[in-house]
Amino acid sequence: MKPENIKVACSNCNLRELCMPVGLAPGELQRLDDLVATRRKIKRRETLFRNGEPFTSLYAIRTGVFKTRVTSEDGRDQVTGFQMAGEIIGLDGIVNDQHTCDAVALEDSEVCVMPFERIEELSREVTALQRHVHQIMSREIVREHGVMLLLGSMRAEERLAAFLLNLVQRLHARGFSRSELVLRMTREEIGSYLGLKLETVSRTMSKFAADGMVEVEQRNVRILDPEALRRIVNPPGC
Amino acid sequence: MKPENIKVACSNCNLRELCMPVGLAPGELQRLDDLVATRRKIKRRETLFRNGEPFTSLYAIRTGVFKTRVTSEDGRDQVTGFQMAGEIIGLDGIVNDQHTCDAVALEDSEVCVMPFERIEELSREVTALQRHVHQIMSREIVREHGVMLLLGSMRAEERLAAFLLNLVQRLHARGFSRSELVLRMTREEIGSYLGLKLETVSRTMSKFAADGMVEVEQRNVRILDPEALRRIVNPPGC
DNA sequence: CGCGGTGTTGAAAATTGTCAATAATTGTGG
DNA sequence: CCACAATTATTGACAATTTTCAACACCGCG
Repeated sequence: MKPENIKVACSNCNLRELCMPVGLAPGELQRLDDLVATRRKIKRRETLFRNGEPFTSLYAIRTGVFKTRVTSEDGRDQVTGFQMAGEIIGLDGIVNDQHTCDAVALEDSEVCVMPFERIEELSREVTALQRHVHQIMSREIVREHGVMLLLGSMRAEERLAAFLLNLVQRLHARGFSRSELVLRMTREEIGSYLGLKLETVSRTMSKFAADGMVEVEQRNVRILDPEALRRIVNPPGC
Repeated sequence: MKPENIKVACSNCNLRELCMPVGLAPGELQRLDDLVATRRKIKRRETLFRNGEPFTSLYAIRTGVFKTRVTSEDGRDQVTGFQMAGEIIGLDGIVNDQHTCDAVALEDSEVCVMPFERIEELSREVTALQRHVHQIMSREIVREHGVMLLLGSMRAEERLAAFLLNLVQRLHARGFSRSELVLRMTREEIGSYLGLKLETVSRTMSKFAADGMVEVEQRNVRILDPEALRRIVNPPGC
């Protein structure tokens, strides 16, 4: 699998607002193009990087969806997130110069490879980029706080409702429907992310369907009553 | 409570290895002193910052212990971490220029206030500092992955065992005993962090004591059999 | 010395997990 | 293109874990 060597340009990427939403002077914008060394295509089920591999680059997702997962010493694993177009993965590798999780493509995907050395170099000169890198990392920390809240204090229904709402919101921000979504991950992967067994995910999904809140047909989900889902996440008495 | 205006120096701080372990040229080391604008003392139960407050600075803990917690819209809260000397808090505020969690002192504490603008400025010039800031943020992301694994896939005993081992390990790195520790947090706070009710924490602690793995006397804990605790975290069959 | 916050323990209830059977879907190779 | 195997999803019955509710003990502090 040799990575393909296609030169690309951030300056006219249509994901710019998602991936590098910095207010840049025209000259600076062109310098950003230097960040992306290559693009790389990852087939479904293949990994972009794996736990233990040396860290060299951050990756901006151009197309497709990934999951990231950590594995404990005794082999249990935990999905730590699902990432889609415009999102940045690989931040875990910075601290020890090697990755501490796996990034697996859930469908055929393509990423921009941004060598971290180059990012650091350029962000010393382009203040807006420096700020942006800090924001991306901080955003990830805040996102994970939210996951900890979900895992630590929510019940199965609340977790799944929050998950569906989050997913459809992010898809909508990318131009997809506000109410229909196609799950790119299995029930087991959803369960791993939410700290539930796949059977619990399946049952809870069925319950939502029985209550008329969603329509579920395998991986196709239609949100019929988003308000009801929101009420589940944030119970009424408050 | 006006913050006290004491000028301080990183260059001769005995926490340097914990808080700013960068290999710096002598000249650069002195410039680091400019990072710390002031120190600030926080009394037990008081907050260093709160959700919603404008973000201005990162804080390096000099003495004491903090907890950070997030609160959901409906008022549930989740402890996201316990931080001690040498650790950096406030990273959550970078992304939206305001804090998204509370930092509460669990005992009388003191922090170094490092205005983030100054950090960004200086890390444009001092490469080692830039790298270090990135590492601190990445380390926090990796730590949170571990918490997600704990919350998502471990049972009560495993969570508490992992918690105790982590705590005593960090204390030992700071020169305290390898086996004795004083919990600065309540059972409820431990429970919130571990996604358990306080009764479950108490019961599990009692069980560990009954099994001879620890000696518990209120907040004083002595680890009698660290290997047994490790076996609980990482079950044998692997 | 008593009070409020904290911690422990028991019994019952609720939630989620486990195991198992079956169905539906997808991928693969003939 | 079809058929078969493998994966994924659903559902039921039961078990395990954790929570809830309640009572009581302990501790530190005014």
